[in-house]
Amino acid sequence: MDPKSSHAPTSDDDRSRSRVATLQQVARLARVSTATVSRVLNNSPRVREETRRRVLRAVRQLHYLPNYHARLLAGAKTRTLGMIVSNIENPFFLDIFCATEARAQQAGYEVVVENTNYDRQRLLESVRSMLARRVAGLAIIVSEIDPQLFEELSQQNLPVVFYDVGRPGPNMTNIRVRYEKGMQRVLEYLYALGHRRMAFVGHHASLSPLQERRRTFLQMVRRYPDVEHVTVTQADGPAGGRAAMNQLLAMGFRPTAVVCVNDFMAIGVLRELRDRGIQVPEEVSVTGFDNIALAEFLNPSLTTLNIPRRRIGHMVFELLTAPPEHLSMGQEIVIEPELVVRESTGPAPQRAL
Amino acid sequence: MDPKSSHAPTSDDDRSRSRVATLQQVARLARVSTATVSRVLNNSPRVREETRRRVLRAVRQLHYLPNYHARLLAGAKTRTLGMIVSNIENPFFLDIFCATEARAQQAGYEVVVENTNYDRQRLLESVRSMLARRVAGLAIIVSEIDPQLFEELSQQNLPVVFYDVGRPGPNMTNIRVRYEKGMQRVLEYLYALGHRRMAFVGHHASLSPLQERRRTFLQMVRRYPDVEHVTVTQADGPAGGRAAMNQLLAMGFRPTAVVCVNDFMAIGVLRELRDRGIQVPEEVSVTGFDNIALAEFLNPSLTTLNIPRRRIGHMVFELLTAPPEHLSMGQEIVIEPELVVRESTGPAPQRAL
DNA sequence: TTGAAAGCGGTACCAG
DNA sequence: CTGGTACCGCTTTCAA
Repeated sequence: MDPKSSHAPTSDDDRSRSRVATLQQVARLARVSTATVSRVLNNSPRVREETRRRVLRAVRQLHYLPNYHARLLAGAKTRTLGMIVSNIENPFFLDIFCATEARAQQAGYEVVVENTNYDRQRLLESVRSMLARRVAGLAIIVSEIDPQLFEELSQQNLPVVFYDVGRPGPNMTNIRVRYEKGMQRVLEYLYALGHRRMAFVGHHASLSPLQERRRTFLQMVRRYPDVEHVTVTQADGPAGGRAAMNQLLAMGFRPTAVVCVNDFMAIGVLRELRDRGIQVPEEVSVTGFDNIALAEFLNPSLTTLNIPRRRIGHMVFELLTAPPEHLSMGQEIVIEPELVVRESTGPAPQRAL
Repeated sequence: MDPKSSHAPTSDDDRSRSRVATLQQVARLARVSTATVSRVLNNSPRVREETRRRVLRAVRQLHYLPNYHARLLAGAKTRTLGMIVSNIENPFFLDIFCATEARAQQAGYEVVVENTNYDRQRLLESVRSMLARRVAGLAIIVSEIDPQLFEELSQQNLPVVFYDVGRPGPNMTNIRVRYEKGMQRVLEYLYALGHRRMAFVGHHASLSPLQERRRTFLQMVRRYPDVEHVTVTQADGPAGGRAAMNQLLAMGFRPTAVVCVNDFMAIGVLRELRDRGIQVPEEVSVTGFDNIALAEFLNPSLTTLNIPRRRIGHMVFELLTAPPEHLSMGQEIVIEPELVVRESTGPAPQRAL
């Protein structure tokens, strides 16, 4: 059926590494040029209806799927966003990702995530990988970051959103949560309830913004000279929280209130307390941070500070896809956590010690 | 410092769309050919040490980052795996993803996830997107799938792993969980405890493998003619579970045991029961499916069926990266869930009704 | 409306 | 050990 096709000495479409049709093959089959096929595929209006049909038929026959990489190389603009998070198993990060992804989806974008597990080295690799992919925008929602990264990133002419760890700059937005405010609220609340012996449960003490939460705790707690306190550190997650509570008790410190760096860890704290038959909140109050969806499903449900993850996710998307001139100067978006009181907190027990 | 560079009329590296250096520019700066730069970048041994240094310096000076797409187009083999899941917020899927990703990470692979939200249409789009990306392998961990997809997929000469919904074929492995077995174990266990009024809480009744769980429940439960039963369906997740329990009670059906399609929903079921002051397990027993990490952190902790997600994740990676001849025939891997008894189940209450 | 051809940024083969 | 160069698969002028 095909006319003079034998002209090149090499067998044309034979032992190619991936057994997928190419634009050329489609063009050949449809008896048009590759340009025309491209036009059809990109819904260019200037194609005769019959030609279009012919092309589409060929496409179908060959199970043709455009090569994303070739397409980009040739000049199409990326519709891929990148997001790097510290711990995707922590619902806090997951929620932000999902929110961003949902928005992206609607707008015809894709977002690829990468997980650093709080590892600086992996963060670096992830960033490079994202840049190599030539993503259209990059969100860095992590707790660990080297200053040098800022430079590398500002070099690139790419919309970047940081959460917490950044500082604004050209094309770079920073979303900052005012932990001090949040911490202050929790401590005031607990203090008012009569708590005078508090523990802070954190993770990865060496990392800065977590460090910041811890520092904030210490800072705030010092305002109340009559409050004893101690801090412990374990891995992020329920297991870590459990271990932390364990460690706390092993130290011989018996707090009346346990302030957790996030809800994810608080889950484990609650569990450990229950294991030991310690009543929450009658004997010990527990607070979290983030207000993950799970917080209200726990038993007892968790008093915590709300951080609007959905809103943040949406903002991330907007910022990453905003027209360049909107972010050229760089801005900082500030979020104030608000206290959500649930069942896990109550008045300090009467019989102290 | 550079010699005769003005030769082309167009300003060379000016208003390019992405402000990143190219191989050429590096080559120019290092005064070598692009071939040499490429060699250096790919750690080819046949490069003089001094040359290599010169190139690397240029790379650094220009903040050069290879273009992933160009690299692939030019023939490098992909180290990207694709994974499509139904609901990444459900820890079941998340765990599998994380396990696969961890293995991939070690081996120098990346894995990009996509979330369908149980939507067939989105599954199709995701698959196409993955194929367009020319991933090295594709894992489809979803509950919704059209038979037509099998064809499209088997056309491609690409390692594919299905979870549950597939059937083995050339290059296609299927991982199947024997729900019947699991369901049978739960029901036997509950029956032995004296339960005679059971409810099944599922989600998305229209989807086949979930349907299968539901069907299995019905099938199994019919073996016990003296067991009353009913099934309800809500969205996947704690909120859905809560709604389901709510619905159940609103229907006027007061089960002594609630069998949930997965742990994620069971969380909500437990919550709703607590809200209503119904004791678990004294008044109602609750079971889940999957044995997500959270299951043992709940209060009461959840009786469930274990599905080895980590192992599955690892298998997925192995299968996706195995040498082609290993999977040419296609195989099916069968997994038997095992019962994990915790606090959420107990003997049926004496005073029936 | 359609085709020819010049790249996009690399890789890899072939010479030298 | 290094350079020249033919592509990879697609988009996009520029002409016809």
